[in-house]
Amino acid sequence: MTATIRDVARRAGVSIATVSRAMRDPSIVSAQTLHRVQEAASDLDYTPSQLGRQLAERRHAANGIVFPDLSGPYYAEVVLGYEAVASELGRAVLILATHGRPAAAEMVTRLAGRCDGLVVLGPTVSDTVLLGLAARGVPLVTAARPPVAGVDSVSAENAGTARALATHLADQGARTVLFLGDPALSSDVQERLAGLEAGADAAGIGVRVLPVSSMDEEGGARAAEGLASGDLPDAIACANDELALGLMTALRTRGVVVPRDLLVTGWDDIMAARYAELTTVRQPLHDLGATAARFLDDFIAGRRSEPRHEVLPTELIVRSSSSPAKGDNQ
Amino acid sequence: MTATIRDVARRAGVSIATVSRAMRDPSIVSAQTLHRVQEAASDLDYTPSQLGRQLAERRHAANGIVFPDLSGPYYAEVVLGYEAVASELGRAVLILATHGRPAAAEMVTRLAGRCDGLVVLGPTVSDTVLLGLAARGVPLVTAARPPVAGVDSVSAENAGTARALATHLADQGARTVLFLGDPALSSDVQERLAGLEAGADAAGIGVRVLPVSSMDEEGGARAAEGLASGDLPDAIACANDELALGLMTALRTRGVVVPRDLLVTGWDDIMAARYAELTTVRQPLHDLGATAARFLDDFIAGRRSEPRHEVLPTELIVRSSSSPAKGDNQ
DNA sequence: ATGAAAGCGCTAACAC
DNA sequence: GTGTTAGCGCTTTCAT
Repeated sequence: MTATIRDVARRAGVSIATVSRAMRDPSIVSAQTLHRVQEAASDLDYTPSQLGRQLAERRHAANGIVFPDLSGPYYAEVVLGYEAVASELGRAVLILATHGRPAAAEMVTRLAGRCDGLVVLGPTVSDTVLLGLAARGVPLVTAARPPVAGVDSVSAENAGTARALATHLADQGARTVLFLGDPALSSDVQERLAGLEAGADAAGIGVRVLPVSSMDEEGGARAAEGLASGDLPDAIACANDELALGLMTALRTRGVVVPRDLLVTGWDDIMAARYAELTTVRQPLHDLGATAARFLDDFIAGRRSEPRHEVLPTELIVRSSSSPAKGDNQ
Repeated sequence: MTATIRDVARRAGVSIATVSRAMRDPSIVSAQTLHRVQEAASDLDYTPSQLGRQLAERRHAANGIVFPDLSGPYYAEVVLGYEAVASELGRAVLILATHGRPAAAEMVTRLAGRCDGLVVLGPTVSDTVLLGLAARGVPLVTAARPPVAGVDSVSAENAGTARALATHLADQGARTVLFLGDPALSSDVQERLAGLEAGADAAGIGVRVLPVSSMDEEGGARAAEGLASGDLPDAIACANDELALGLMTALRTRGVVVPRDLLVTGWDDIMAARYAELTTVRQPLHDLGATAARFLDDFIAGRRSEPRHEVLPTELIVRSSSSPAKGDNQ
């Protein structure tokens, strides 16, 4: 069907070794033969089989990335940052979305067999699975999830900025803050809550927690229904933007006016947050992926000593959903 | 380093052929040997090398998908739909973002060497490259780009809904419509413009075209600067949502009130469009990717006869940016 | 039911 | 500078 190295060798009247050499380093064969090989190769429309090459070199020249989902801008942006660096390093990128499927562990293990290393994002598979892979010698980097012993990790700062957020809310006059989100769902949420509580403590205000079923607009909307109209907190700090947006929309339907009656904040700074005038926290998503890709490459190339754990800075973005003074008051 | 089929065979006291059989179809070896092989395999923590397997079977069990970018929800959602189906079919997914790089053609060719088939989205590589791949026997499906001779394609309906959009704008009282976007940039944009013109013609209103430098918020903002305050059209139909959002924001800064002074529409129905109350057109992005994945699989499995060209329906979503009657009038 | 052996398409010693 | 020859780890006839 498709031409192999042997076909080219025959046609050029040389050995397969010479073809191999000519293809991978033109400077180590004579100009004469180089020409003949190139001619033969282009005549036959020859492309070296990556499979043959990979098996012989015993490497895949490919890296994998595992994430829960790609809906919502969050992981998409991280994956993009990852792809940019990985492809620059000459490695193909394999993706795997787990979608919370129970078979995730097996899928990740299969994926690991197809690449030289793996980046694992967020709540996808258990630490046990990762430790198993690491034990088998699979180069690993985690991102946006709690560090695993001995495995490089990259994440975005949570507690500090959450603390600043609490301070900001207190400055705006809030005395009671409700945190919307389930700390059990992810370590990111946990850290955000912890930071918020620390900041609230310092400002002498209280924090209550309201868990949600899902971290999307629907989860926010459902939470809104559950709130007693007579007893609203001064502010609601949501675990992410989608919750906040769903919440605000549902509250508006009930006649609650943000920020006059109630302050609302999110987390992530997705595009829609700008148009909804939502106060939130911006994360360097692209960088998260890019840094993970570099860590992984360092590991694969054997350029690292101790496991690294990098925490990228985040930034509080104040908009009118939490800042009546400067905001609109529609 | 890691155990091979030979290690397992030795340990189980059988031949490598038997190990291979036991691994891929337990029912064709005796219960006795099956047990011994499984024991040995788990003792050695053996996982069959996908590379060895792939080379022997001469297939990759992987498909590729090529797209311009993943920022913005558009391609991310398509890729996700693709991944869902592909991974269900037991195939790994390789991604490649071209970012308008000149080396795109070569990158795609390399990618083609690593998988059993390819889906190519949008403005990434020229038709020439695709024809070359098709000639080499690479199974191909295009999506969100004009069909190439002999290659399956999937896309979203443009002209019909664009026509409906023109009718809607005319119904709202618009007499002059400006189309914001560069038809030269993609066939999608071209078709949207053509449909809009057809609809405008039928309604007896005029359409002008204003090309943009880029199809994002910045492009929209720049376009806003270029508009003469005194001579605004009645409506601006943008080639996508990001343009429309950037345009509206910039116009608001100049004191132009949407929709009172001017109607604005987008295309795509991204999340931010809802919060900006933007009239737009919704596309079945997830389906686009899923359908492409199925077409590709059919092709690879040899289940197709003639090339197929599927066009998925789209839907006009009217919000207050183009509908003063029912909308807000902030 | 199992084993021996010939590939799959390439790279990399090792000769010459 | 080039050819010969082993592999890389698996699947798959073909015997037995």
